[in-house]
Parts: sequence; C-alpha cells; structure tokens
Amino acid sequence: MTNAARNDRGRSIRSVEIAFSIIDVLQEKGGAGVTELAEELDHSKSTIHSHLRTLEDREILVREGDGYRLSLRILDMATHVRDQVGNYDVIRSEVDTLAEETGEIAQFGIEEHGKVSYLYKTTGDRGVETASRVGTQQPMYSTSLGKTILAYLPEERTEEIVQAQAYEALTPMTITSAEELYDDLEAIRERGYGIDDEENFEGLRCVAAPVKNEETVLGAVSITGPSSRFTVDRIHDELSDQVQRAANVIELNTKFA
Amino acid sequence: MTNAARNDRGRSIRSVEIAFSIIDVLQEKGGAGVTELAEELDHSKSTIHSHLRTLEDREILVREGDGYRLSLRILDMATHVRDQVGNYDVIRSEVDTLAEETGEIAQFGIEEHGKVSYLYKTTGDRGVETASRVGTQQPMYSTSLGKTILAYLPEERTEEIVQAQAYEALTPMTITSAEELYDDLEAIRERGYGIDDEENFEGLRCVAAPVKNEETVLGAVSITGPSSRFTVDRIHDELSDQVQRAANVIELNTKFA
DNA sequence: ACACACGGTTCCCCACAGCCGAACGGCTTA
DNA sequence: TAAGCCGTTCGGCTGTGGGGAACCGTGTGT
Repeated sequence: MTNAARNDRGRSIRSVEIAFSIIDVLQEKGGAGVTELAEELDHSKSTIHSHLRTLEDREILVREGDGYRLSLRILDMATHVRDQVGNYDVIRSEVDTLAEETGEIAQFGIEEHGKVSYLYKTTGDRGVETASRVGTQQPMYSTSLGKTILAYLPEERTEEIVQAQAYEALTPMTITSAEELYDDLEAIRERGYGIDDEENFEGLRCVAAPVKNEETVLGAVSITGPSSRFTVDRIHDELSDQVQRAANVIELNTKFA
Repeated sequence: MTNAARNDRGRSIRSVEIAFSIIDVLQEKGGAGVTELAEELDHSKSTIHSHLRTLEDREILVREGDGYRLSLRILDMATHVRDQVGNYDVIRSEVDTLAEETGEIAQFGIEEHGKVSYLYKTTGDRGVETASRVGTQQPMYSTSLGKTILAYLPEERTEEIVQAQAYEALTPMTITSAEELYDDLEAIRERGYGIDDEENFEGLRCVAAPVKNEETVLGAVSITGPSSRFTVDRIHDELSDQVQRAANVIELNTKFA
C-alpha cells in the first residue's frame, strides 16, 4: 500500500516523489537513518543521502541522534494552512461550544481530494473515541460531514466525486451505490442537514450542517455520539438545530473567496 | 531573502528545491496559480505545472478555485511531529499551568538547525504579544530558551552553534560575541536556569529552565513578561523556581531516547 | 586488542528525467 | 470578433540526479 503509481495522466517528477516518500516514512516511523530508508524505499543509500541533505538544508527535517525526523517547521506550516481555509478562531470556538453543550464529539471538516478532511475536532466530556484526527481523511459517502458537503458542492464536482467512489460497506448501513447517495443528497438539501445513521461506524450516529453562501460550500460542522444517546428523534428535534446554529455563526463570520 | 544557496558542501537536488520553494510561496501567499508561481520563482510555466501536478497527486496541495493551496494533510503531519519530540500532553499542561500561575506567556522550545524552535506556547491573561509562534524560530544567543538549551547541549554541538552565529544586536543588551556567550552559559550551568534581560526585545525579560537527563537536553521551558513586572529580583527569587518546577515535571514524564 | 560488521559519506559516470520554449485550448473582457 | 490571460500539452536537448563501489568512523563480539 506504500508505493502505488495511480494517476498516470501526465508525468510526475520522480525525485520529488522520492523526497515525499521519505517524508512519509519519517512521519510514520517517527525517525529513521539512511540505510533504513534506503531499503524501505528501495533506493541506493547515496540517493537517499542526497535527498536527506537537501531536505535538511531546507530545514524540513533535523538530525536527531542516530537518524532524522521531521522538523518543527511543519508546525508553522500547519498554522498557516489552518488560517487559510477559513476563520479558524470562530470555527474552533463554535465547535468547542457544540461539544460543551452536548458533551459529545464536535468536528469541522472540508472536502479535499474527494474525501473529508478534518480541520478541527473537540471531544466533549463524555465523547466517544473515534478514529478521526485533525488532518486525517474519511470517505465522503459514509459520513454526515461528507454527505452534507457533497450536497452543496457545485453539481459538476459532486458528480465527479460521486462517480469516483469505491463504495465499501463499512457497516451494514453504509450507502453503497451512487443512486442511494444521490437520494440522500437530495434529502439533505431539503431538510438542510445530513445524517450518518451508523453508516461509518457501528453504534455511532452523526448530524452535520453545511457552512456555505449561495454559490460555495466551505465545509460542514458535525456532532457525533453513540446511538443510545443519539436517537433518531433527538437528532431531528434537537441536535440538528444545534449544528445548524453553529454552522450559521461560522458562516456569518467567514469571508468567502 | 528567499533564494539563498548557502550551504554548498555536497550537491542538492534541484527539483526537490523547486518543489519546496513552491510550497514556501503557497504558504506565504496562502494560494497561487501556475503563472503567478512561475514568475515569482523564475521558472517556466510547464515546469511549475508538472511540479504542481506531482504535489497534487501526493495530496500535499489542493486545487482551490483558481489556484492551489496547501492541504490539510499538513495538519496530520504536524500532529505526528509534535508527538515525536516529547510528551506533548505533559508539556502542554505544564506550560499552561505556568501561564495561569503567572498570567504571562509561557513557552516550550527545542534546538533545531542552530536556532530555537517553539513547540508550544500559551499566552496568559495579561500576556504581552510577542513575535514567536509555534513552529517558528529565534536565535539561540538572544533568548533565555536558546541560551539555556545551549548550556546543556553536548560540548561539541554547543561549540559548533556558538561559532556559527552572526550575533546581531537586537537590543542594546544583546550578547554579541562568543566570549560573552560562553560566560553566560557557564553562569546558567551554575544556577540551573537562564535569563534574557531585554536581550531579544526591549522591555521584555524571560527565565528558562532546561528539560534534560544526565546526557541529553530535550529542550527548555520559559516565562516571558514585561520588565516592569519581571524585576531581576523577582526572577531570581520566584519565577526561576516556577520554571524549574515545570521543567522537572516534564523531565519526569519524558522518556529520553 | 583486533577484526569484522554496519551505518553514514564521498566520488564518478551515464542514462534519462526534467526543464524549457512554443504552440494550443478555454474563458473572460472590450 | 478579436485580443488577452490563464492552464495545459508536446517534444527535444542537456545536465542532473540516481546507482554502484569504495571509503571512513564507530561499535561489537571474541
């Protein structure tokens, strides 16, 4: 699963690929040496060596004892990225509020590369542990965030993403065809919020509301909780209002590009 | 100040340099298109184009409307990096405590590339604004964090860094020679904590204590405040104890490599 | 104490990766 | 309709970046 040459329309730059595969390994392993990287990535030591030198000069990584690890410059990059997407402060405070009010997990996500990426997440005091972490990705078709965003993306882009999905059944409830998905998107547009009814993870339900203006969706806010506390009724009567309110506040404090 | 070929021992890989210069520009500008990048970086559009394609395939950046920006994958990388350095949770909670107790700015930093990099920072309720942000860098010789770390680095590395500095006088108080610096490092080792007496920024003083075991320094904790509230006496009598206590707690909860 | 193994580093050479220029296509503005 | 601006595609020539092998410095086992 490491090396997959997927998208071969047009050439890719090999040495850049190598550089980033090095970074990937360093991220996973949390540090490695020349020889280790060389055999892991199947390149000569000299090749890896000059790459490491280049990355070190760029201060992307640091010598740490007997190997290399990624440098804190990444943290600075992360701060910039965060601020570029939307009004991070507002997003954070609204998501935090949501988590406090409900005691559950609240999240904000956007679409990237046909998947949902989490920009911010708070775990309320009785929040269940989930796999998602800030910066990680989940499928669009199995999450309330993903489906909600999808419902408000430009038609063309929606089409593109819907068609490109592999539709793996993560639970018995997962949507596994483009048709079902289109139906659900329609339903979301009608009621204004999206639901994940144990479609991504058994025993968990989520509600999400979009942050958008007339033409663009920025992303969506969601709350996640165990089905026992998140009954379908409670979602429609109470929780949907809360996420929508949060989404509105973020919307109002966001300059759309 | 953007393109400086500094360190020419050994060859660097050009295309990787280009890729990262693109990333740098995208970080600064928060997004740009092919043509813009091409002239900014003085390369042909086709070159930039294939680089962008490569980076997009790697999901390092995303098409956003009429340009590209860095993707949220960076946030995930940042999380990993944070966790690799030390026990992030403990560092955060201790630094937070410090900031609460004093109401001022508390920080944790490590040495990277001969500079101090900030891993975590909290601004207490009356904390002054400073330039430092998480992931950014400051000189070793003008900050309490830098000098304190320097005092406990392996002799060889200390030497190397001390010699490599440019010693710019940021304020009238800044240490501007290797000799003065060596003296101060000696003083730090004797008393166990380092002081920045308006050496980095006029009107601000800092105290820092190292996090180390017998052979290694991980980094250092510091508090920063206006000289009016941070009198020299108060630093020695009271604040130095507080940073040292925090440093100790972090130390005890850290597995050294 | 020695030699051996293992990691990082250096050197040089050659193939081909990657950079450029030019031409193209799509979209907006006048 | 034409002109400008953008991203994209193409092909060719050149220099760069990848590989192999030899080197060095350090740690390890006997």
